[in-house]
Amino acid sequence: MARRTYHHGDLPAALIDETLSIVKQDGMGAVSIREVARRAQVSHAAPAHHFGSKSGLLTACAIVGFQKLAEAVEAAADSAASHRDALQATGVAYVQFAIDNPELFTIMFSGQLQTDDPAYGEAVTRSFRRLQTLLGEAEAAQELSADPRLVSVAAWSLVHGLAALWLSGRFRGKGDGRGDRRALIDAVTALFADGVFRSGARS
Amino acid sequence: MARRTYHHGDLPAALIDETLSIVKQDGMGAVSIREVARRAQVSHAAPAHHFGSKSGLLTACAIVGFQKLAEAVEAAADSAASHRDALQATGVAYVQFAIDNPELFTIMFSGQLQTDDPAYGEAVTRSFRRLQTLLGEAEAAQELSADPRLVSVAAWSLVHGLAALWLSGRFRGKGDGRGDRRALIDAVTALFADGVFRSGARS
DNA sequence: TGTACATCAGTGAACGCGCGTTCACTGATGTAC
DNA sequence: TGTACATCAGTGAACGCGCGTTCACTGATGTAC
Repeated sequence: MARRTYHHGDLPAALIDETLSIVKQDGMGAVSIREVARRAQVSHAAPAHHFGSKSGLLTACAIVGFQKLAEAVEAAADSAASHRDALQATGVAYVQFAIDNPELFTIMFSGQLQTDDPAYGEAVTRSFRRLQTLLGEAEAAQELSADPRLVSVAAWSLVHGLAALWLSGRFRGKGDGRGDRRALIDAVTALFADGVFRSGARS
Repeated sequence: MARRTYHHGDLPAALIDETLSIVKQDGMGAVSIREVARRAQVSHAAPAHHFGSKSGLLTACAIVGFQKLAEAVEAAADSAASHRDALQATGVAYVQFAIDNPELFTIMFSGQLQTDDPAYGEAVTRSFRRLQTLLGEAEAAQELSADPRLVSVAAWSLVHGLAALWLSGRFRGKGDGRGDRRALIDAVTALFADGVFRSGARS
């Protein structure tokens, strides 16, 4: 179906959506400004008009991704009853976000972005602010067994690695069903949270 | 300097080397069969002759990488005095390998490989075998606080995430000097190892 | 020691392709008067 | 209510480029006799 009107309505958003669907279908390598334009039924000069360049388009996608990630992490932390539970919940939210939005996650860490874009930096920072404040509070309450900055690096590494390895298919067979997968994520994050909080239950 | 002889000597190895140097300099996106051939001073049909295709060439690089990784991990485990120390040492070796060989690490997890290549599968499997046997032994000795398969997933995730985030530059400023960097890697892996071994010293 | 021949390594030309970016342009919209 | 005009959205043609793969080929090597 062809477009009816000359003006699209919200072409930038549509171009981002098409980019995501290309990545989802065929991976980052399949993304080209021309293919994005083709799918949005628009001339291939239109994306350049809005985003300046291919990396500008990808950066816009990444910003959307980090904003969604930040929202997910914040919501998870908000609904937790303790610092320990909040740590685990943010970790689960991170991994779940990656699995639910593999195309966003892939772009966000693709290394093809304009990292000097202020909006990008802001979105990235926001994504990790909650973890840091949370661990700062836990430290103040003397609940942590290690320096909060160290814990934040380790926590982020753990969930990032789990997400990346999962998406690359390395854990095929370790938890294929939906329930199994969630159980694995819960178990890994619990193992870490318990190891890092003084009062953590050890089995 | 031009090549003197018609036969190269060991062109496959030279092509792999050139591929790695391209990735190191300009990233995966800069790799093309023609550029590799250009650097090796060889016709651009030569790489195809040896590796069949671009992904064949990249897969050959990845196999070299996993073999080097396996050697590093095995050496680290061999020189450890306890299961706990072996777990930490393999983790440190993994991250150190990634930092020392970013081009290999990038290719190994690039998602552009012929994963059905038997030699590839073998090299991957070998890279993680030591961690699994090590944790199996620790479990048999009742040293672990959790299922060894769970611990292996978590351990691998932790070091993979730390390596990936480090390479993407996310920890700029958290340990810039060489010593600081090594201290961070030691601290993160120690935190995990201590949390997972029953007898681990907790601070 | 010499020769024929099979084998493998590397060539070079050709194929068809899609790409990113630029630029002068036209179409549509909305606002000021 | 109507008109002029500025602004922004999107066009389409052209630029020059490098890419992966294929294929019939030639150059070099080594082995069998």
